[in-house]
Amino acid sequence: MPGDRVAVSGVDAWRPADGRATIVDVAAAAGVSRQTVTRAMNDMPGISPRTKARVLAAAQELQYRPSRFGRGLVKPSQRTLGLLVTDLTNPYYPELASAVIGAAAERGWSVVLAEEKHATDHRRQVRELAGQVDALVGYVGAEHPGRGEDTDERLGVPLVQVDVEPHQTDHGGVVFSPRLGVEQAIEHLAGFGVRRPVMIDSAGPDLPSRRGRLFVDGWAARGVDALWIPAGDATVTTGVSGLERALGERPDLDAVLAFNDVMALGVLSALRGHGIGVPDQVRVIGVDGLSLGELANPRLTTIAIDLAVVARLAVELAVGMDGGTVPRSGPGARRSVSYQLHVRESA
Amino acid sequence: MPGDRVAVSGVDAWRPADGRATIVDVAAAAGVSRQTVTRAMNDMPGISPRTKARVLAAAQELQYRPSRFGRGLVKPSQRTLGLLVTDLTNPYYPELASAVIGAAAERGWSVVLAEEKHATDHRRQVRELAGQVDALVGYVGAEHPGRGEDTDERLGVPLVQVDVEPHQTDHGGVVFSPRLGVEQAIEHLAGFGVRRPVMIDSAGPDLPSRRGRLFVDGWAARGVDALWIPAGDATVTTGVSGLERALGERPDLDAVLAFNDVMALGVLSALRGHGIGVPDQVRVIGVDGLSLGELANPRLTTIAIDLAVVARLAVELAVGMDGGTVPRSGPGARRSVSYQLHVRESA
DNA sequence: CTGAAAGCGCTTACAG
DNA sequence: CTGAAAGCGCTTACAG
Repeated sequence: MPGDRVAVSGVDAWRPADGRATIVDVAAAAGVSRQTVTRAMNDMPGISPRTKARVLAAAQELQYRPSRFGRGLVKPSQRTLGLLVTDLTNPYYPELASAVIGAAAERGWSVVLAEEKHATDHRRQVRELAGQVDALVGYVGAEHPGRGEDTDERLGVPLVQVDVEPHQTDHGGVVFSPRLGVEQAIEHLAGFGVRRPVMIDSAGPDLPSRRGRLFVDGWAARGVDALWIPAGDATVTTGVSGLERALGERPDLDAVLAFNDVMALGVLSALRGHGIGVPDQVRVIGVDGLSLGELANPRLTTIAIDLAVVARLAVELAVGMDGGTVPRSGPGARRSVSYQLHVRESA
Repeated sequence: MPGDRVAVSGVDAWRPADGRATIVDVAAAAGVSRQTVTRAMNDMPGISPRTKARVLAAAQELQYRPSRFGRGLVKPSQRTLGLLVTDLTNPYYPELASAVIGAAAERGWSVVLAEEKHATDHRRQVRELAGQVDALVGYVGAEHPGRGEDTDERLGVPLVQVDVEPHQTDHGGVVFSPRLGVEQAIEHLAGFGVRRPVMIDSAGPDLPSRRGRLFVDGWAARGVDALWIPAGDATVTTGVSGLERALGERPDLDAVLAFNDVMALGVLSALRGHGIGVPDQVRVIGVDGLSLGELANPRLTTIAIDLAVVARLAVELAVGMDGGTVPRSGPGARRSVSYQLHVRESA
């Protein structure tokens, strides 16, 4: 009986020298046809227990694993989303990733996560990822001058950019709208009588961020001159150095808006180093609404964006584009989410 | 000319009513054979510019995307790793995930990331993930009594458990060895004259963790009675409540080992609330070595495990099992990594 | 430069 | 209960 031959002659006689065992190898080893192997492997009816056991034994002996490509070709396949983030070490991205994975799971999609920092060639990374998934979501080309070059059409899959520039309509995206949140923050600070506010921005010397410009302009509209400090990339370290510079230029500052929560943590730490009380002497606000801010002392007040909403919209767009119910570019391919002030302790 | 027909009659005439356009649809639309479409899509030589342009136009018109299954069946395919984590909101997991994604990228593997918290049925989630990838790494069944039920054989793909119990040899895994690190921590604390140490453990009332037992036993060997507090799941909140309980039972405590860094942050915060100085009055140590601890004030001393090493070993095992060069169970399928004390400021 | 043929590994009807 | 046939969407030789 063929089943016995397997046990006696062992694995190597059956496994092809190169590559894995296929359904045909298992069928041969068990002395049955291919579809009998399918029945055994997939717990389908119409197979005798004896045969099933024999097939399963042969499969195990050969370390047989059905090819997901062969199967995918013929069965309605699991869809998968590619999520591209810059750096999981920045706490913003895990929160986004968790939200996206959750939103995708709700629709039965799984998520391939790629980190830009691990790629030597970002553009190639994006193309490779695109080849493995049904739609792409995240920060695609975010750090690059050519952002926008990787269009949907070039990639071959729908592309949903997170935090996309409002004017970019050549692919899908979720637009982040800071206007409301920044206005709320100014209002909040003004209510405390703040007159010497500072923006510690993540930017080069001549390029304020959108939120930075809104903050400065908002104060100007109230007749208050806000100091704008470009501090470089948004890390705890630049938060510290930014605050030092701010203190140098405006020793009597009474409020700080940091570009994001991570930078705000640096600001908090630097203020503590100077023995300056928060929020009594200086009020500090971050941006993003990360759960990290809850751990700070004092707990960080922040202009928050709801990443669960962002994720839901992004996944919804991607799934819709994949299904053809959402256009893959133009205004119809965009959604907008507003920031909102979350008052905690630091302001 | 067929190319014109596409432009004139538009998309819908060509796209099959159900499902996406295939290579055959594009070939028909462009009036060429299938392999000419392949040549155009993949930038292969042996095609005239005119033809290529015509094919590309048709492909775009039909929103044609090559099926990754069809392609995967016939080309040496991109391998992918499934990484299963419990909850990305716990900062331990993003650090692990980032390391695993990096290690996988070095070998040309991509990573599907699944979060256990999003699954209604964990076992099913694991099976589905297994069907999409070439190997599985991470916390598989970690939170479940039946941990170990999901074997390599049942799943059909190699399984590498991270932080596997040392006695589990029925599948691959990376073993975490706390002995050295805990011993170093005790030595370090003893050097400061600590005599009233406390372990705030993540555990039920009768089940100390391995590190918890090592800590208590290590002190006992020095004739010092360490207080053991079971505080429940390891969060900032339980860190706080655990410290409160410890203070109740031993008001003069002079050192705390928390189950992990996240809990230690809670301990730090609670001590600050009581106006107790760290490290002057009480020395605090966490476990894991997360970068988060650098942000704490004072910076957190911690018994660290090198997640880059863990990730490299886990991926190495998974890749080796996939390639057949590493056994899929038994002692040969395991690697061990030791914790080591990282002295920062809190102790 | 272009196309007819074969085959990748699997599953789904359809016969027996 | 079991197997012979057809086909999923693609690419790789091989002819012309």
